[in-house]
Amino acid sequence: MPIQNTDIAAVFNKVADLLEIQGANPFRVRAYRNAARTVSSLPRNVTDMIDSGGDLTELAGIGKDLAGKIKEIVETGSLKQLTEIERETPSELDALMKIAGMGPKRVKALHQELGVTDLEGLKAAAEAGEIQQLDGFGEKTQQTILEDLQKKVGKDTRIKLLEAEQRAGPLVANLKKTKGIKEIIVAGSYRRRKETVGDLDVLVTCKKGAKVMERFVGYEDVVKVVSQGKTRSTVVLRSGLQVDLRVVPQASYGAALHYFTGSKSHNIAVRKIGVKKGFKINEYGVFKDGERVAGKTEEEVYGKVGLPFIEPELREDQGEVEAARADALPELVRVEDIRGDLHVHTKETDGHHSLEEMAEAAKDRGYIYLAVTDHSKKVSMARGLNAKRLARQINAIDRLNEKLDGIRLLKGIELDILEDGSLDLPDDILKELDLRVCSVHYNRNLSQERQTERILRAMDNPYFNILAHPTGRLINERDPYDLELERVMEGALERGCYLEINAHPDRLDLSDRYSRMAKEMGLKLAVSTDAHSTTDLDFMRFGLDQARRGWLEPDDVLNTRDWKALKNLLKRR
DNA sequence: GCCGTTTTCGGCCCGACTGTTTTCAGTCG
Repeated sequence: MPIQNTDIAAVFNKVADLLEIQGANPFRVRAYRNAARTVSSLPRNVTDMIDSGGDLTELAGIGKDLAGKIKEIVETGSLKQLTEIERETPSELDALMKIAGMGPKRVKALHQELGVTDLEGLKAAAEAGEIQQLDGFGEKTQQTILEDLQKKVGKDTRIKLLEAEQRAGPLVANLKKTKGIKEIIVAGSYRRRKETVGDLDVLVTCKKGAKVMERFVGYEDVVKVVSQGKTRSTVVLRSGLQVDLRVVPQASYGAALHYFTGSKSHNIAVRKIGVKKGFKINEYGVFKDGERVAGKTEEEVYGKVGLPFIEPELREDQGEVEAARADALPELVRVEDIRGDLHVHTKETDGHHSLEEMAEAAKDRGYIYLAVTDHSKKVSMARGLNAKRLARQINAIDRLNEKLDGIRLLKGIELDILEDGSLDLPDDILKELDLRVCSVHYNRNLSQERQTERILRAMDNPYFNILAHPTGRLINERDPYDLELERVMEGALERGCYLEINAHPDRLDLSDRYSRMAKEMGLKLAVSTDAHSTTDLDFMRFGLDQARRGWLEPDDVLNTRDWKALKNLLKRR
């Protein structure tokens, strides 16, 4: 398999960690970290970019030197510089940096004073009580190290957005009971709607912070108070989720919200512009010559540095600041723009509700159409439909549509793409349908070439409309299958097919960056829930979160249109 | 190591909390 972007990022992050432990110039260290971030968030494989003669120095934070190093990694699979660094600083020391309270200075001390080279050595030294003897270390630090080592074993630290909502809800409701609270909001990657959340950043405005803090650390789910102060406290919940609470005065609300929403690199980009204009921006406001000149709202903060408001979903330092300066920010699609759902199941296969129940639920959500796309026969686990049963469902939908008012059921199917790229129902029944979504369920581990060809071949079928959950990944559970998505997208564009953003919070497939890649290629996407019950229809907003993170506007999303316009778009070229 | 409508050299975001200290370094976000 060719070198992947994450491989390159891993090498750069390792170089950064080890250089930092060696005490190298911190800005040089940051350059490697920035480069790792840039590379890992690229939608295209760097290997392909090099093959097609692309200039890597055009990427943010990649200069001549790092471009050369990327090339070296792609061509040789490794980096000489890293090997040299590892001669002086053991390779596994970077793992120590992930332990709570451990930074480069302490790792260096542990290595030099105690000869610790890896996590096992760290554990042994802690258990032997050697760590607390060192200058700058104490009993408490040694204890923290042991506890964290215990916890870290095989733990996935980022949780899915839906779980984050479920944990945040009751916590926020509880804090709200405190007297004197004005604003309370969960900021951080939660507010930016990232597909997974590492911790919760709760922001509160309040005259007296002490009462809120008291309630916060006393919350029934708290198992550990990591730190507690007047303006900031950190706790760990029973679930292992870390929560930070920050209290600021009302006049600083906008500045604090901006600050704690991040991302870090977005904030840095905005602050840099501020510095050029003579402002200092921190969580308390925008300051000029020590005087606060803005900070009550986020709009004010952006306004001071000459920028329009930037939606939280865009704040990743992926071009949004430049777009804001050029007054070229996208008008992001909103959940209210959605006119219908294009991928749902009924109890005819593995769903839980009838055609009528699904139709009514869709109508309740303000939709004007709902595509019924039950499984096809290959998916036997779900009692997939054969041609005969599908014909019966088509009849049932026709009859029901005569009765329904204000909502139209579209006749559809979720076809299985077989290993050879054929679809698992014959064309003469497919032609009776309004639309067909197609997906891979089996033979997930083909080579990239074969998997890509398989899907392109399926798209050659004139009844192929939308590729559902295009990469097949399940967040934190199952990796995507090996696929050259850019070719698939090009193939879809050529043939008049589309891809889906599957809104199910376990999938979110396409992801944000692939959605953005589609947008940049001019490929429209469907945002669909894959609902198996009436309540699943509410997953739509998670799909919209990712669509917005991918810079999508209403026109970029198929199902923002009425049925007539949608039908037109579905016509194959 | 990157980068440039003040700069190709000299900058590079900034404050809170903890633990180990006796005024602060290190870590974190």
